[in-house]
Amino acid sequence: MLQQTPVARVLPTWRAWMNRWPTPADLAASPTSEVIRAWDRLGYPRRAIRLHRAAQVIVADHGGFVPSDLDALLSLPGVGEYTAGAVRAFAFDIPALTLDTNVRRVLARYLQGQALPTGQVTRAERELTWSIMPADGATKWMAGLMELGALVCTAKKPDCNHCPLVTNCAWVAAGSPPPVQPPRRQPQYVGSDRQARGHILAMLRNDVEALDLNTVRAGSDYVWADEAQAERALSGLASDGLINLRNDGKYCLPN
DNA sequence: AATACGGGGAC
DNA sequence: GTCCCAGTATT
Repeated sequence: MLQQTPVARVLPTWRAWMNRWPTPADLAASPTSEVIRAWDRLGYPRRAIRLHRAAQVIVADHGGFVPSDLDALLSLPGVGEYTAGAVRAFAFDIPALTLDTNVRRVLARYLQGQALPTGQVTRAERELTWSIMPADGATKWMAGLMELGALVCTAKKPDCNHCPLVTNCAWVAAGSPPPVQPPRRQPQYVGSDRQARGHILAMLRNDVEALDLNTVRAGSDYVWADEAQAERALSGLASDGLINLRNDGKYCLPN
């Protein structure tokens, strides 16, 4: 849930989710439709599908317990380098890298004097982080860096006056320069395929039992005036496993 | 290495 | 409007 989604926004959904499905086996046994509905508007609903499938793999291959083995974690749907490291560090107290956007930003500023990290995690970043990770309390150290980035050393308005690292921060010493390389412009959401997918899923989560291309295009919203876009959204959702094509030609939430 | 993938809140 | 968010999988 936390992948590309702020903690404050995840928390209420996460609490309800864990109350309803306390264990991987509970989630694995739930119909996909209920999983998608419970995900609600958290965003990136394919994460819900992957989490559901990961729970089923955990039940089938790991006795219903989340594995601590790195390769086992990485083989789970939706679990990549960051999530695998976070589970190992925070659930199992195993020294591991959790190079999320927060940790990367803190280290980019404190060590490199750069306002923001660029591109993907590099080998140099991994090796540097390993080299400065303390032997004792490694996982608390990673959690501390993450928390510092999330609450103090934020992307937009860092609260350097309350930062425990301010006296040795290379970025502050350099006068807090702006990003060298401005981030790539993110595409407009309004009118996008993403919005079309979101609206289709919202209909199916709520009152619409099943729908087809005509149903989508009959909507009053301009997003669906584009037939090709509506088709892309439907086929994309289907290939992601978020909707199923029924025998009557209409789409519905999977089982 | 680029791109697709949500949606809400802050400014 | 634009940017950002405890990233991942695919091309």
